Amino acid sequence: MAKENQELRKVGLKVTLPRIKILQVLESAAEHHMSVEDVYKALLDAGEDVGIATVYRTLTQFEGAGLVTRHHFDEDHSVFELNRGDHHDHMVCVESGKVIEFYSDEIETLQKKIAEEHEFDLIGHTLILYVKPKK
Amino acid sequence: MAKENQELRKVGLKVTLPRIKILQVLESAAEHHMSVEDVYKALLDAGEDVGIATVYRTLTQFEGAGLVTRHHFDEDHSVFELNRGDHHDHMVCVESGKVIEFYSDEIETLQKKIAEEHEFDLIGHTLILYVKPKK
DNA sequence: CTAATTGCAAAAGCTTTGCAGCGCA
DNA sequence: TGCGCTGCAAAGCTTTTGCAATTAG
Repeated sequence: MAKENQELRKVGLKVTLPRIKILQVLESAAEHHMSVEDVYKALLDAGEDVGIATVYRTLTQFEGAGLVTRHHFDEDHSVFELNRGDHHDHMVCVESGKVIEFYSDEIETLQKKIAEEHEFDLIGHTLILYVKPKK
Repeated sequence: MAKENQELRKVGLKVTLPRIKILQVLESAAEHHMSVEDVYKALLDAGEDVGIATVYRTLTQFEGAGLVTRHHFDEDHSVFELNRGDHHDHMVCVESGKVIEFYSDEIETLQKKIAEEHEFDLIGHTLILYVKPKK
């Protein structure tokens, strides 16, 4: 599978086994959002012998390279999500912990408008809806 | 000043000197958003002799009691803001670190609508706009 | 008086870093 | 071959916790 190699080369990172493996974990994960622990355990489960320090370093590098995005759904752990080229925000169910992705053009537009009204350019944003199932 | 005493009693917390002092710091601070360190230093500067553990415990209790709200503008430190009864979101200038509060009825409404469309009730949300000054 | 609260210091995470050895280009 | 990368273990940070002394009601 040369796909990972290309992705790494494209962002100027050396193609190494740990990096390829971490990319593969993120690409094939059932859950798009994984913590460092999640990734680390997935690697161990797959029989890979990487240190958790490498997972930390690698995910941080991937973030810097724009390969992944870091989220903070709860105040502790970061979770990482592979960038698939589409922007979206998140809805987190407070009961099940399930994460749902959504996108609202209207909200995006309003955010930009609000920033402009204050004489600012919008660089980025964090929007998380905390929800629970309707009864 | 009995105002703090009442606020504490109202939420069922014993009225103690550290709690009163911490409330006063939050009420009189120039900046609405303070980290544990900020509060701790303000207390020391005021000549108060409290342990930082107490500041952590107290702010967490205040949060549980609804007296303050905890925010995570950057991924490290929490910052706390005294609840003054109005809901608002935040805009953070990535250059100066300045925090601006804003409120958009339209965004609030859209959020609720989006949650509903997914068969959820909206419990809360986090919205932070990262901005920089227009050139 | 009794239970809650506090301060100190130790413990507990999670994350980062130093360094020697290993691996990619 | 040379520089970057990795693993390990140690160090760092922020936050939490145990406990004896103190304080509020």
